[in-house]
Amino acid sequence: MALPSSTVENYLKAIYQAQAAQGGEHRLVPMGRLAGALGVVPGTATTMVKTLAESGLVDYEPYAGVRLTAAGEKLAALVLRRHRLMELFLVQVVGMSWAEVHDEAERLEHAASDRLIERIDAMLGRPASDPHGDPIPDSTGSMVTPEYQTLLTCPLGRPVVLTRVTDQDAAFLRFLESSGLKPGQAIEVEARNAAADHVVVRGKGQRRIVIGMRAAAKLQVAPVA
Amino acid sequence: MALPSSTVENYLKAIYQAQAAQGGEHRLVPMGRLAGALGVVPGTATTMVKTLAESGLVDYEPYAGVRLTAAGEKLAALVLRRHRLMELFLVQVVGMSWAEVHDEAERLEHAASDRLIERIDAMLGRPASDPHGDPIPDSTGSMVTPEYQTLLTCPLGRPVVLTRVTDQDAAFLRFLESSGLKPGQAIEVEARNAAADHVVVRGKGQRRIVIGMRAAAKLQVAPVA
DNA sequence: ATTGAAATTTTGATAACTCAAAATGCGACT
DNA sequence: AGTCGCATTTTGAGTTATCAAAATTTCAAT
Repeated sequence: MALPSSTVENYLKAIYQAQAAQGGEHRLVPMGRLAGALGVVPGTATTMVKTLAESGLVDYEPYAGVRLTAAGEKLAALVLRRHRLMELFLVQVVGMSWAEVHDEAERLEHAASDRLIERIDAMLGRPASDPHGDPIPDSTGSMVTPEYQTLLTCPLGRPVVLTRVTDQDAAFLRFLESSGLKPGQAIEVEARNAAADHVVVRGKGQRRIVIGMRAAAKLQVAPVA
Repeated sequence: MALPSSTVENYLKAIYQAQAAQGGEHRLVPMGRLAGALGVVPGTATTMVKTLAESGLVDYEPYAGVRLTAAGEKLAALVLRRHRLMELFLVQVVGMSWAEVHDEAERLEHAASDRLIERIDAMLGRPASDPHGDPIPDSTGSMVTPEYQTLLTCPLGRPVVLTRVTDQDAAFLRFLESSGLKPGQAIEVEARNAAADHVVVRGKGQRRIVIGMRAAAKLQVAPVA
């Protein structure tokens, strides 16, 4: 089989992430959602998915949706690996900002050879997660995805560590950075107010920050050991 | 004007390099040569060059050949800049070998943003040349190309410095590396023998190396100050 | 059961890039 | 000048990926 075009890689990645976002590994991703994630019209997604199905990378059920096969999932995980290692590399070695590496990695992930990715992985000490806290698959495509609580579900008034941010929007990331809310930061949820739709957080040794619940749901935390 | 596709970038780069190889800045590059450099059939090159001409990036004279306009030359120089900075970065920062960075950079040069290239340029201290000694254009696309002598033309028995290698072939580069012949190396041409088609070189503090004249022509040197 | 709205698929075009092979032009050599 | 050979261009077709808009299917609500 020929190497997948970057379009194919992007479809697989989008399906992978949509499946993950839907929770169920086995649930079908509807075409509309996929098309939206990729910024194409639904008809385009349908056409493309049919050819992916012919290549054995996805299972496609007309009018129902699409799901990765084992082969597709492995390929998708390797794309994710390239993306996440590249992001971490750009932050740690090149010194780019957290907020700007996503788009850069989005393009570089299709151009980097396995050899380069391996060098980067070694150089960074086989890291387990990228700057957003997203887990990095190993070179076989397997990945452990720890289940974390969010600022909405974690216990109040207890010290926790910010571990993962599930949104790549540059403006959001810049806000978090300026608020001192980056993965690794020790924080504590002081209060939640459903009526006000807000959550009050305080980073260790930092000032108090109030964020909306929508945003709070995107910040994952782990209890301190 | 929309940003050029990587195909367009590759055509411009190939024309630039063919023009440089032909010496004359103003001489036309024949289609056959261009097609060969790009690995496409001549008809494809003709078609593509005509669209480049419509974009004002090249001057095209049917049956005669093609030449970059000022606009095309600037774009080509910026592609070369990305390529060469990327190569140097891969060698100096990522620790890849001299011989393997060319192909890698060939792909990354189309994916790297101006921002990333600027970071890399700053990080490397605004270098003047890449690992092969090829000059790196500045961000406006201008570049100084010093004229060097080659192992075929430099004085015998005088200390010189290897400054540039005008061949990217990986096997050739690996040979040079294993012989200690990398840019920066102080060397001396001990003898030339036209009948034997060979040149005898000795790197400072290294053993004697005998290479063919074809290869010797690809090694450029500068007198030591 | 029927129907209506929404999602999905199909159809017909388009753009960018490519090849194979036929047609053409150009220059060198008698 | 004529013609031969080679480089170049043209022609016709294919691939990949896309969109717009028409046709179809599904599902939920009557």
